[in-house]
Amino acid sequence: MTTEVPTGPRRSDATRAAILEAARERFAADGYERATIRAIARDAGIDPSMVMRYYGNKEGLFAAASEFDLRLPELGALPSRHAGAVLVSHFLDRWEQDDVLMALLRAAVTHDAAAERARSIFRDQLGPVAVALCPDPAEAPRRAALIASQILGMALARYVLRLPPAVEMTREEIVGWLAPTVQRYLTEERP
Amino acid sequence: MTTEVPTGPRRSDATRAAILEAARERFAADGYERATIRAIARDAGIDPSMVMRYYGNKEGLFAAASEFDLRLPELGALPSRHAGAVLVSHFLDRWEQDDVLMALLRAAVTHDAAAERARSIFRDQLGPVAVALCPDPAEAPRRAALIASQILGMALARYVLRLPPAVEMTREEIVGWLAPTVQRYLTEERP
DNA sequence: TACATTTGCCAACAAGCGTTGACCAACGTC
DNA sequence: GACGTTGGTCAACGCTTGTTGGCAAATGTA
Repeated sequence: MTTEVPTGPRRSDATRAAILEAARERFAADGYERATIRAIARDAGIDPSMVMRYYGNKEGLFAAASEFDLRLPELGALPSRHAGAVLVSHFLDRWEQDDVLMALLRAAVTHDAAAERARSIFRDQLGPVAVALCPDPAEAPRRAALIASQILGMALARYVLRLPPAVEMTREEIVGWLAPTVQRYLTEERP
Repeated sequence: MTTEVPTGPRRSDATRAAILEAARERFAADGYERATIRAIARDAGIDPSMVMRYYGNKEGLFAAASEFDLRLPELGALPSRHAGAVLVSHFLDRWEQDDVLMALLRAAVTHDAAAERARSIFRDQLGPVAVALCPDPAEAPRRAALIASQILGMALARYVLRLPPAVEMTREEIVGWLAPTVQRYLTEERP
């Protein structure tokens, strides 16, 4: 719970933003430990000590850089039989247009705070979608975890491990294969 | 290609094995960069310099510690409609009984050599299974990658990120949900 | 103009890292 | 029993890391 003091725009806002952007790129490319404060500062064109002044320490910098909104679409509007395809397609978009998911995944594998952040994102943002669409709300967390497993797995294979066949597939092919899976995890009765 | 000089058992074999075991545990628990040679040596009860003597450097130690055989069962024997369930069940076994898959995953996310090792394991060991069972052999690599995405994703969710619903599911529930997915990726005609 | 705050750089710290080479003890072989 | 080989420890190296505190310039305020 951060106490929100209504502070106006500061002269240093551009620097703060540059640091955050560099941090997101480095965390995404290198993971938590190999993304050094010195390298981030170099990318941002400032001194490493500025990072400490504005974000306290490396942990605080990561916390600030890894805030994330999945921007999941409202699925109530369209027929629920298309939910799987919409979800898969949307996740591919988010993965390719924003570094934060990659930073989160790369860091979460070796860094506890990042893993906790990932857990809370899936719980708080994907969870409600499952509650709204799956047959038994009590089962929603399980459904959400199954969906997360397939989507995270494809992201891992395609963007991190770069398994050649996963890289070579088109977006449409991926949606074609994964959408029925996600659809089933979301809406089908228990197996 | 290692030239296989037929060398007999050495007095140091126990030490070498202790180093490898400690290395596997540390790489599995901490990933590549946080698993330090000093910590591995401490776990093995020897001096860090021994690690260097026996494995050259950290890279060589990881290469030795991450050799892995998926031990995929012969699937030709049983009806191919059960292949999905057998595969999922077998992967869960391998994941829970051997540290190496965890070490490989944790390291591959931030370390190129580990990612290459992971790619080659899936290509050389899972690939042939797909060739044998999927309708069009030319499509086998893609099928194998899809299967890898679902299985890696569940491993990531359950064993690495520890999403609570994924941790709480029983083995049987996971097989029940994932087997149809893997089965479809393996044998179903193109969507 | 005088002063306080903010923004930034610089130099250094202590700790930890992978890695090296000298050295000693135990062993196997003649 | 002498001796080369092997298994092991110890102390140190050069380097990088996160982090700190001091100082200078720019900016805002009276």
